[in-house]
Formats: sequence, C-alpha cells, structure tokens
Amino acid sequence: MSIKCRFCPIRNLPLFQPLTDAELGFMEDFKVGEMTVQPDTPILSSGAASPQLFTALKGFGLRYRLLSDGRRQVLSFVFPGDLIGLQAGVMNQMTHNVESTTAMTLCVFNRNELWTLFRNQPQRAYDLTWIAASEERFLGEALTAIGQKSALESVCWALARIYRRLEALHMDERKSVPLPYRQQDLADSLGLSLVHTNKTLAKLRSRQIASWSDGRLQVNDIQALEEMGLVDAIEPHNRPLM
Amino acid sequence: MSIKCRFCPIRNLPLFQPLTDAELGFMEDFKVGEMTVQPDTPILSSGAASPQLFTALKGFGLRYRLLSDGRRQVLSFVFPGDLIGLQAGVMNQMTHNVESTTAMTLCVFNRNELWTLFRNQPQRAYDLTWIAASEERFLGEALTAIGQKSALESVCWALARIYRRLEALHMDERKSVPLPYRQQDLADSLGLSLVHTNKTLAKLRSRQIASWSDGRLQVNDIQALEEMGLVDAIEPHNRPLM
DNA sequence: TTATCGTATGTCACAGTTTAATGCGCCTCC
DNA sequence: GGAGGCGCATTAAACTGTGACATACGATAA
Repeated sequence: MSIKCRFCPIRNLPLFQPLTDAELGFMEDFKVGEMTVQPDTPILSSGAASPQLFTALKGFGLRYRLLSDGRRQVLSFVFPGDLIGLQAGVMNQMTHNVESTTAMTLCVFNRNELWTLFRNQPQRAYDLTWIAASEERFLGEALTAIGQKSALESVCWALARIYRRLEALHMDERKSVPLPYRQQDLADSLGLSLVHTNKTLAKLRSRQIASWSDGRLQVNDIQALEEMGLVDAIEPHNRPLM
Repeated sequence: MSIKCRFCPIRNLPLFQPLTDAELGFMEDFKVGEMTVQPDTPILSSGAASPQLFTALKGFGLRYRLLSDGRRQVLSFVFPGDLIGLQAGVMNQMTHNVESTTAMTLCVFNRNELWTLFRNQPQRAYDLTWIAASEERFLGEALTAIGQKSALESVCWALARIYRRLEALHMDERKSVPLPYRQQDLADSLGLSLVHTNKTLAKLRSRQIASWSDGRLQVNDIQALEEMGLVDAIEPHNRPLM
C-alpha cells in the first residue's frame, strides 16, 4: 500500500523544499505506486525506454554505464530523495543503468503524466529542470575529480561528498554514515583500480582521517577530508523533492 | 541590431526541431539582444549569478572548471546551437566557467523571464529540461571515457563526437570540420598531459585515421574512429534550439 | 566442511607524466 | 627589413602514480 506524499518519511527534512497543498495534491495523482526491490535489482536499463520515473524513498543504489568489454563507470550513487529516470523520462532513451545496492523503496511516477506536469504545474517543471541541472553540476564535479585530481584527492573528494549528502539526510551518527557499497563501486566511480583504491583508503585510515568498514564510513575530520579532496565550498541549499 | 528568431541562421538545419509561430513569437520576446565577443572572452564565470542565458549562434567556446591550484578540467566544447548558462539560470549559481575560443555571436536571454517561460510555454520548458538532460548524458559519456578508456580510446571518442556534432551542423567539408582549439584544450578535456595527447594524435595521423592541424580536423574513416573510441551507436535525433 | 566473496597486502610492470629542448609561424619593435 | 619574443606543436629521456598479478585471510552461504 502506497504512502501518500503528504506522509512521505523524508519530505520534512530541512534539505527539501516544502510543497504547497496544490503541489502535494498533484504529486499524489502523479504517483502511481510504490515499489520495493531487493539488492542488486536492475531498476532502469540502458537502451530501454522506461514508462516510469522513480524517487528513492529508502535504500541505496547506483547509476552506471558499461563499455562493450564489460568495463563499468559508476556515474553516481543513489541516496534517498534522489530522482531516478529523468533522462529516460524526458529524452525517451536511457544511456545508463540504475540498480539497487541494498533493498530499496521507490515511489513510482508515470512518464505519460510528465507532459501534464509541465502544462499544469510550472513550479514542479521548474523543479525537474533544477534537478537535471543539479545532476549535471555533480557530473561536472566528478569529471574534474577523475580528470585532474590524484587518486588520494579523488577518494577524499568522493568520501567528503558522500558524507555531506548523508549528513543532510540526517543519516549521520557520531561522525559516521552508512555506506553499503563495495570498494569496487568506489573504484569504478573514480576510474581507479580496486587495489589502488584499497591502498588509498588504507592511507586515509592510517592518517586517522576516514575509515570505511562494515558498511559504514567514519569521518573523524570532515574539514581535513574536504581540504584534501579540494572540495569547493558549497552554500547550504535546499532542493526540490519529487 | 538583433536577428529575429524567425530569421535565425541555424534554426532550419534538420538537427533542430521546428518551432510553432507562438513559440517563435515568445522567443522573440524572451530574447533581449545579441552579443558578439572576441576570442578568449569570459562569458560566464564560476560563482557569479549571471542575469543572462545565451544561445551560441556562431563561433566556438568551452566550459571548464578550475581547481584552486590552477588545474583546469574542460567539461565540454561549445558549438553553434548550444545553450549556455542554464545551470546558472535555474540554480542561480554557476560552478563552471564559459569562455570563447573564437569570436562568437550569442543570442542573449533574460533570466528574469525564465519563470514566465515555465508558466506560459510548457513546451519550451520541456525543451529546457531536455537540453539539461542531454548535457547530463554527455557528461556521463565523458566521465566514462576519462574513467575507463585508455588515452587512445578517449582521444578517438572525443574526435568522433566532435566530428559528428559539427557534421550535424553541416559544417563538414570533404571529411573535415573546423576545430579552432589548442591541443592543451583537448588534453584538459580528457585528463591527459599535453605531451601524451600530442603523441596520441600523432599515432592517429600515422595510421591515417584522423589528423588535426591548422584549425581543422580531417577524419578519413569516421567508422574506424568511432570503433576505436568505443562510441555507442546513437540514434539520429533532432534537438530543441533555444 | 567447502566454496565464494570481499578486503588486504606485496611486488613488479607500464601507461602516462614531467622535464627539457627544438622548430616553426606570427607578431611586435627598432 | 631584420631581430627578438611569444605561443604552439613536436620529440626525447627520465620518472612515477597507478595497474596487474599473486597470495592470504575472514566472513558468509551452501
């Protein structure tokens, strides 16, 4: 049984912009259901024109592209509140894949209603464009990390960004956040080998800056981590939730 | 004196979707002017909240991010028809820079009218979201190239994509297209050193697949280039023009 | 109990970087 | 008109950050 949007468990976090009653009403019509998936479930596949978009309510996933020989580039990690499938929704063609890493709960929206949303809810349409621009900005940051930063700088950048995102979701607890991914996933997001990623994480652990084990990331000094990762100061900013 | 949108020199290319009379009328109101810039002129700067968005009508530029120590990541190359500044327009904050490489002519749009566009022109709002999703998709491709491909594969990918984009703009002539950038620009877009980029281009020249000199790129065998660059087959698809 | 998966570590190889030098074309100044 | 400087492309040699390979260990599932 679907949760009504007004009872959404995450929408009242300060991270997310509030919605008007009219917007809430529209979203409740736009939402066609809820879906729970097990770990390692494909959610969207490259080449497929999916009829649905999703918002992640609970759980973790990732977006990735594959080369013909099996090499995998992880584009980003999916956390609660993230919209999934906008590219397919708007362009009618996916070029990347999305899959769950843990069990996930997803709100399901019907792509056929997207045009209705653009016609009747300009603020929500603006929010969708904002989300697309935000994802573009993140990919620009990732491109800069992979293209210009050393392995240590890149790993620090990635862990700092992950920590801050989960902190904004109030998932932090005593300077640690859940991080249920494998080291290969982080390696594939930064264009590094698994072995080198492991060694770089060991270096951070030995310097007591950050340690990742048993599905949790402990960050002792987020400022140091951000400085080592050359993370740009980003103004705190709330974001739309679909 | 500004060109009226209905007399836009590039809008009738098959690459671009046609506009209705109402949309044309709206765009002519949305457009506040035209701007010509000299080579090496900053158009948008990181951190600045620009009051304007632009469409490139003529000329070439690039988008890039800088690290604090001066390292530069070129995010993408700007060609005619490209929208500039959507991120700033929607998110009210740029995190990258845009600058001209050659003299450019730009259509200028007023950011204050963006909300009017969303309220009154849902099809144009949809087009903006499409453009944002398209740029996100391109950055995903670039991330995959830099993160997973060898230097030779990356250079082939980049040159093949550049050739196809300019071909779609009907700027090709006897298997060559204009490419008025420096080798350092290509190197900074692929996260490679200048020397290694030069050697890789020499390898392509010696194999008679592609050669880049005197501001032009000659591609003798685009299929071979695409294959070496592991370029995904992309369905021909026209795109909106702002 | 055995097999599999993920993490950890040591060693060696190499793709790409860094440094330095050269050549060419263009532009400015005398 | 010629000299000098600058920017860009090219190349060689030395260097290194990262990849490849191999092995071991602990946890978990069959």
